[in-house]
Amino acid sequence: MSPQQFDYSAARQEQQTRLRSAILDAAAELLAGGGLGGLSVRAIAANVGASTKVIYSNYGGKPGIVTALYSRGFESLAKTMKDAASTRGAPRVRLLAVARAYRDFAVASPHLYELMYGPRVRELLPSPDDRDDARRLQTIVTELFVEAQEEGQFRKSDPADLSRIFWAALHGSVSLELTNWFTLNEGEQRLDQLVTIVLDGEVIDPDRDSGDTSAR
Amino acid sequence: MSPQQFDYSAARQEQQTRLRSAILDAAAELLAGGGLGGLSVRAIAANVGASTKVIYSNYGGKPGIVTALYSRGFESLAKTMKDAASTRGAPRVRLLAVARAYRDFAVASPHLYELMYGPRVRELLPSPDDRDDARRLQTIVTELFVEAQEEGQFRKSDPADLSRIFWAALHGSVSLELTNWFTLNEGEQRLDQLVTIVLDGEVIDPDRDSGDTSAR
DNA sequence: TTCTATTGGTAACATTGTTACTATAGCAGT
DNA sequence: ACTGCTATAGTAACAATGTTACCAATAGAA
Repeated sequence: MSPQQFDYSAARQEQQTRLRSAILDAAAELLAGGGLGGLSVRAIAANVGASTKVIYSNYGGKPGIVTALYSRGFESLAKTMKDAASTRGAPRVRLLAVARAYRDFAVASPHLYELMYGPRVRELLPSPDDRDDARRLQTIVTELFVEAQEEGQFRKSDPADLSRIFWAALHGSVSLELTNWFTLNEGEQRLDQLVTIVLDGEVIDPDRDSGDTSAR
Repeated sequence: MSPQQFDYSAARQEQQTRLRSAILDAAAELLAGGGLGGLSVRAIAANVGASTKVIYSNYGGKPGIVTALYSRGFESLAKTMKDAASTRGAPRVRLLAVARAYRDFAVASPHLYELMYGPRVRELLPSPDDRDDARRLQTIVTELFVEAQEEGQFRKSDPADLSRIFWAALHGSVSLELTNWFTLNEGEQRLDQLVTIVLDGEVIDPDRDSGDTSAR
């Protein structure tokens, strides 16, 4: 065959995907810099040197952009958490590492974290698949609890329950930190304290009435 | 003196305060109905039957409105929490009551809660006094922990630390509930579980390194 | 080659917060 | 009691934003 027939079609598509990528990068940068308020369709278009129309052709306007950033955010967070979860060490050490990775992500990308877990953003319309991706993060933590149980810890509690309690505590500390109710120092400290408490505490049976039966 | 000389000046002022009150009520209703997105200066003005100018004369525009709602929200939440804290019963029972009151407030007024504790709202510029009011809520919980300690519980931990850990757990569960990561049922269950865990768990010394020294 | 359809650019529209301009009404001072 | 000042309400306009209608152009298909 000829040394190489230049494929205009492929080049065209390549150009397209490059444009799409540039748009999303610009959007991510604007989000990181000024939050959702700074993320305007016109600003994205200006930053990639095109008209606003390309945002609509390629992403369906602002909702599409926001949703794409949302998905991208969960991919990134999932990667970080998986890395932390696969370190060597006892399950409880790895759980703490996951918690810290989660917090580091939030602190490094507060606006993105806000978009992912903050109060409903009007422009955000994630597909069921996106939502599932987000929920799948939970399994990382759940599996660590399963491992911990296999080593004899947390015998009486459902790992899925534990991982969701773990997440709630994590999110509470992190989001108070991001909204400046906690300083960075306090946020770090509270996170460690909460993780320790959740890992060491017994969880009440959800079916039993939640009175003070375990009074000391 | 004459039976009553009608005081036009006072009547005028009365009218003013009534207008201010009506504006804030309309704003609160719009916020409750459609969140910050539905809270537009024009909509408020229309709902009180005046022009947009009155919003600026009386409150300094949208930031003023939002900040006023913020203050009002903390007043309301403080009242609710104090009521719950002053019920009869052991400290730990009252702490649970406070937690549930906090959650009830958030569930009943999700948009207001979001404005108070959610990610930084651009229009929100609380004065230091407002911010102090908000922080003072913490003392309600802290004092309950002090009482609990006087009865011999939680001996080794600083009540201020405990109350902030308590709050972080609370906020985490509630905000995941408000963003639909937890259903109402799960939110209620997680709240109780977290409160129980925090009340029963020992808190690590913040000065000590947070390794797994308390492994079981 | 001609037709179709998809994409990009321009400009316009609606909605939002905000402010300049005007008018009016109440209060103070002589 | 009259005059001047201040404060407020109403109108309309401005700037920024998301979005869409319209048009031109270009790629791929028949």
